[in-house]
Amino acid sequence: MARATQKRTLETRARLIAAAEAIVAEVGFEALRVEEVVLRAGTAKGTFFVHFKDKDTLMDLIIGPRIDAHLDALQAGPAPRTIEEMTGALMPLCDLMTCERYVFDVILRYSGAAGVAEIGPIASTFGRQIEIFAQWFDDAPFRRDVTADLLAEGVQAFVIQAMAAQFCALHNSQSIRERLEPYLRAWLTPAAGGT
Amino acid sequence: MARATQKRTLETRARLIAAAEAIVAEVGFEALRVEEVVLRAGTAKGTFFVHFKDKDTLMDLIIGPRIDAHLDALQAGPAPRTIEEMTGALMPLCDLMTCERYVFDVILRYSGAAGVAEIGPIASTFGRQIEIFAQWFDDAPFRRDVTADLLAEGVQAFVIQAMAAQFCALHNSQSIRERLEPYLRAWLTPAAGGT
DNA sequence: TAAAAAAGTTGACCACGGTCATTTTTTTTG
DNA sequence: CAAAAAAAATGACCGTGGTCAACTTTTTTA
Repeated sequence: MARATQKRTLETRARLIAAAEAIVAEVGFEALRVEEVVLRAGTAKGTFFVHFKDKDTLMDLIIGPRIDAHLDALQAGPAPRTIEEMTGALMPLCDLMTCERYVFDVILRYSGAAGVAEIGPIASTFGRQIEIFAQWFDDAPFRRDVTADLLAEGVQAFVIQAMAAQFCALHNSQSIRERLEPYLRAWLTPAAGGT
Repeated sequence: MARATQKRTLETRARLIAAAEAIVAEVGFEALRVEEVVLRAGTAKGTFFVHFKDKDTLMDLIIGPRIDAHLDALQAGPAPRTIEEMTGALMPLCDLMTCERYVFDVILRYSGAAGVAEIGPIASTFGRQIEIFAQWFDDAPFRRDVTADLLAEGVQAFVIQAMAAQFCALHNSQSIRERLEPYLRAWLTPAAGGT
């Protein structure tokens, strides 16, 4: 049977994460350097990669909980009953995810787990998002011709689309919220149509 | 006034691109190394970066036209009249965009132009996509309560969502097409609802 | 408690994208 | 045509993420 993790290990890991958090607070995610992290944590460079598969994995670990905090807030609050309420509720999450171009890229890259055994913090938050959105739709004044899960996945797709447009000089004259609202209105309260 | 580009320059650039295309054909996009490109092209490493801002820019240049080729085909064909026809028409494009994880990442990163003056090949294709989709909807048996442009942007969002799921071990038991169809059905032929 | 085994750490080293002062080639000027 | 100016190419060098064989510390075994 596997031996218990040593206290020393946990301490080293905690020092590395604390150093990384401090650096992020000071210079942002993109400017974080592994060298700087190990310097502050007082470890060798190799130690970093013993604890984290790569730099992005550490980012996953730092960004994931921040997203989760927003999801906690969403879950604690009431289900939005209008499109305006919904976009309003989603904006803090969008702002976090688009705080840096680099952060948005990491989130997209990590939003899907590479393997079932490797569901990282960010990938988990994407699963949670669907759950939370779907709960909103279980009993809401929106369309009911499709499953709540499908509606939820659509909301996620549109949120991503709206955020991505923010980084495009051709489209960023509109705010994320301005882009998201027509999407969600058309998705959640369609006037019917089609053959 | 600016002097004309030298023939030598165009030749060097052509050699670099040809070398890159050959490498991609042999080992794929992800395994391409700049060192290998310049070795085959018979130039110094620095020359590569005189011609391309960075490695990703070259990728943009190689991937963009391939997407365009598919868009040409879509534009040449008739507008799909059913969801099945639409997903069928879109699949070749999806297969190209997801041929490698790395390719999908590059496409996402370059899908939005960083500046109006820097609209690269891939970013252009995303604009074209919207135009082509919107044309489909100008006269189609789908919902008509929202603009064709909005419908087109939605299709794009759902295509990306379906492709992204393909790289997630949690979801990739379903094919892209199987995921895309319910999305598009719900988006393009809603049964009405909402308040 | 000593020896063996496992866990944890280390830092020199590598891979690879990207830079830039210098050199070579081409074009323009007079 | 030679001299000057501009354009293009060069390759040694750098930054940074990541590896790994050797070393140190902790835990287990007997």
